[in-house]
Order: sequence, then structure tokens, then C-alpha cells
Amino acid sequence: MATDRRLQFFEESLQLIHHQGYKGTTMRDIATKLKCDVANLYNFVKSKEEILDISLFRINEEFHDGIDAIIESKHTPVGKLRLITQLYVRLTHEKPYEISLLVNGWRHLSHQKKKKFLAERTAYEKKVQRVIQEGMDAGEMKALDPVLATNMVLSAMRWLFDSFADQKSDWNPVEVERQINEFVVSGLGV
Amino acid sequence: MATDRRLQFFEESLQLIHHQGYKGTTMRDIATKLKCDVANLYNFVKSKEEILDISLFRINEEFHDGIDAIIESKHTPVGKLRLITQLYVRLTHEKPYEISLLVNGWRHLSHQKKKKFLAERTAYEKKVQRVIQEGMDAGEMKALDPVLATNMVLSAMRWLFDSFADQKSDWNPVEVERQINEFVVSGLGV
DNA sequence: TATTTACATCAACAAATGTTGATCTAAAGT
DNA sequence: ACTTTAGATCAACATTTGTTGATGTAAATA
Repeated sequence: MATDRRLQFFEESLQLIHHQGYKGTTMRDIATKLKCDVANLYNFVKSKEEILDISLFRINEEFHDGIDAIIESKHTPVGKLRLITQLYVRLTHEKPYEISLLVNGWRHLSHQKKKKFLAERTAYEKKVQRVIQEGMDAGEMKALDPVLATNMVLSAMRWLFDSFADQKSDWNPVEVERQINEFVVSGLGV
Repeated sequence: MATDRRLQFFEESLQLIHHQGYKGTTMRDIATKLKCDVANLYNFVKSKEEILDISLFRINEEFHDGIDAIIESKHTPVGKLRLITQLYVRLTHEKPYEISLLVNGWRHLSHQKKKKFLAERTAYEKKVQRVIQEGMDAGEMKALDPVLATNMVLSAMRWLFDSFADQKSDWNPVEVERQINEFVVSGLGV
């Protein structure tokens, strides 16, 4: 099932979708990049939407599994928050085009799938929010609105996928993670 | 030129583009919302792309004019940074659908216009970066990578347009601005 | 050797989409 | 009274787009 050609198909598709958007990417665009006929693509997926579906929910699960492992671990709130940013930076560095779907692509899911995605996203934002809330309760972090604080922390990293996807930029992900963490921790710190 | 109906046309168009994306919004969608025929829309713009063009470069100029005024003012770097976040929050609260174009919509500009937009955006990011750099040089801010710091600061506010566009959320923009500022300033602070 | 599997091509279609030209109406400006 | 202007309608177009069905081929598998 996971043949070379099939992997290449998904890879090129996601790159095109990142740069041109989902609606702006046609099956013919993808076929051209793969140097094959359009009809051929339907050997890999049964519809265009499936490219989005499959890729998006796979990376979503990977991210959420990572979050869960951190939540269940025995770290202080600040420690957990550090691991969360670390996870996000690492995942974005490894798979910028997939993360691009989580940031933008989800809007083009079908109604049902979009509902499902947003419900899951909200649930996981709440988990991060709870970590921050615990940090505030423990006096490790300053008392801001927890919803607002969560949004700021997560949003502060959302430029990375664009940067990592860009050939010209060559951030060192470990250094990026260190500095983001410093920013976030002292941004919330007392 | 700026008649009621024309204003309504742009307003509804931008709302649709925010929710469905530029490519995902058809001229027929807009016509339906305005309860008129598709052909009628061409009394307001000479092409679909013009909706994007006009709206995007107008808000872009408004934002950049604001930045320039702050840069030229006599404040400390930290003071300037505070004014910049204030400007961004205010603008996003007043015109979330326009800001949505600056965050996402620009990707669908024609090649030429996109080049122009990106050049301007880069120039203005550099101006913000210089403020941060001055803050670091003056010892007001901790020494992080200035490019990275700039990206984090600006990106930390990029979730707002989505939230302000949403009917259900009712943030107080003044309070939001205060908390964002606290986060950003202590995030960069020594 | 027979057959399944992964991948490829060609032709074609139905629907969606941006756009145009000709025409109309009612109000506003001169 | 005459003319311009903003807004609206209808029919029609050329393209673009996702998708299908019939068919072919070369390698792996049984």
C-alpha cells in the first residue's frame, strides 16, 4: 500500500496544497508534477478530498498523541509547557506541509469532517489550557486569561511551518525551540 | 463611488472569503448573498481578483501607515512595541475580515501583486525588527534572535482575526490588548 | 504458468465558474 | 426636459475542474 510512487504522490500533493491552497490546487497540477495522466491519480485516492482527509487526520492524531503523553507525564506545568512547544517545533520541522493543513487546510474539509476536526482541536486546546491554568494556580505563571494565554502560546509558533517549508530559510530547530521556550516561559512567568 | 450597495458588496464578499477562502468563494455565492444576479457584481468590480486587490492593499496601507507613525514617534523601544501591538489589536477588532486577507488571502494575488505585497510585508517586518533590536541594544529586552523574536511577537496575535470574526466570541479589545502586551513585553523582557 | 498488483494512458462528460454584451429601470444631476 | 449614473436582469460563452470507464503493461506473486 505504501509504495514509493504513492508516497511521492502525497508528498507532491501536500507541497502544492501548501503553496496554492487546497482549492487552488487541481488534480491536473498534481499530475503535471508527477509527470503522469490525471486519471492515474485515482489509483491512489478515490477523490481529491481524500488527499486532504487522510493527510490531515494522520498528522492531527500524531500531534494529539504527543500532547496526551505529555499531559500524563510527571512534570511541573512549566515543564509540560516546554515539552509541548518542543513537540510542536519538532513536528513542524519534520512535516511543515502537514502542519500547514492543521493551520489552513482544515477549512476545506467537508462539513462533517470539519465539525469533527474542530471538536478535536477544541478539546486539545483545552488540555493545553488546563496545563497553563495549573501553572497559574501553582503560582508558577502570572494570572492572565487562560484562554487568551493558550491562544498566544500556540499562535506564537504558527509562523514556523511557513518558514520551514521555505527552502531559503535554514533555522536550527533545536535553537528555535530553545528561544521559543524562553519567550513563552518568561511571557507567562511571574 | 462609495454607495451603500457597493459597500455592502465588499462587506459580504470579504465575509464569504474569510469563511470559505478566496478560491472557495464564487461570484455566484456573493450574488446569492446580495440577492441579485451574478452579472450585476461586475458593476462594482471588473473582475473577481479586484475584490481581493482593492481590499487587501487598502488594509495593508492602513496598517503600514500606523506602523510608520509609531516608528517615527519619540518612545522607547518597549513603548513602541506596545503601540504596535495596540495598533494590531485595534485594527483586527475593527476589521477582522480585512486582516484575514493579510494573513491568508494574499496567497491568491496574481504573481505581480503577490511579489509587491511580500516585498512590502518584509519591509515592515524589518521595521518592527529594528524596534526590537534597539530594545535589545538598550538592554531593555533580552538577547534573542531578532528575526525569531519579531515573528513570535507578530504571530502571537494572528489568532485574533478568527476570534473577532466569530459572532460567539466577545473579547473586550482593550483588555485583550493589555494582556497581549503583558505577555509580549515580559516575553522579551530581561 | 497463471494471476494478481501497481501504475499508466486515452477519451470523454457533466458540472461549476468567471466573464460578457445587450438591455432595462428609476433616481439624481444639469 | 435631457442626460448621466447606479443598479439590476437575462441569456450565453469558453474554460476549468473533478471524475469515470475501458484498456494496457510490466513486475511481483501464487
